[in-house]
Amino acid sequence: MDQVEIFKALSNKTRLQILNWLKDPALNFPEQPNADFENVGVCVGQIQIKAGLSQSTISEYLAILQRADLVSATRVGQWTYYKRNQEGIAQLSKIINSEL
Amino acid sequence: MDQVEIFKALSNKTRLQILNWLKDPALNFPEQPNADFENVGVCVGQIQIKAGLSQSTISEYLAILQRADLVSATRVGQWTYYKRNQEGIAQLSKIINSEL
DNA sequence: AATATATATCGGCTTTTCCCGATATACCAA
DNA sequence: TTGGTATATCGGGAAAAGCCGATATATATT
Repeated sequence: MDQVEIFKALSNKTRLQILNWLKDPALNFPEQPNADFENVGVCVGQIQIKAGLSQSTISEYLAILQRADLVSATRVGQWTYYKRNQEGIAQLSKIINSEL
Repeated sequence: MDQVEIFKALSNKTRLQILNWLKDPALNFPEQPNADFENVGVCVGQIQIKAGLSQSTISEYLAILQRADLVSATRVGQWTYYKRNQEGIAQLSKIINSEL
């Protein structure tokens, strides 16, 4: 993954908020139905409501974060659950400390 | 400084390269006249030649990096020397590790 | 099969970024 | 003061990002 693409993914207030919200799903998404936060994450609809942007925009933003390896997705039935990709985030940390 | 602005500053290949080049000025800018790398950094002209973009573009890019606290500038005569702002970069590291 | 719900993708309008050449400003030297 | 060099700023055209509504796709239910 290109470093530039990772930083672009982080160059947006809403996307930074999403990453932050996903640090504590139980706190930030109390309305989640069938909550299985730890295993799969939070579904798109809940994130969309919280962010207050359109469904298509949030879907796109999550795809951008996923392409940057900052979140991962799991499809369960008609829902897609997103959670933080701690490996990808740790790798970013490494990039900052060594390559930047 | 807004986190988003820091990441925007890093969302460009040339700006990332400049930050990298400034890690070892003696290596990357052997042509620098009156080299006083450790104290003041590298002048705009040298960076411009190395980057291969226009003078105005590089001046603008350095201003963007400076606004993000990633480099600092020192004016000496008709030259402006830029070097890495290690404090700002360290603070970014902290942001990634704690707030992201 | 028909309908309903969740998400992804598409087309498009608006704003921002990229990068340039031209010009302005700052400093130096004669 | 005049001219030369280094950098900053301005104006703008092209490309990308932000964000939307409409539509397509996938899955579930009846």
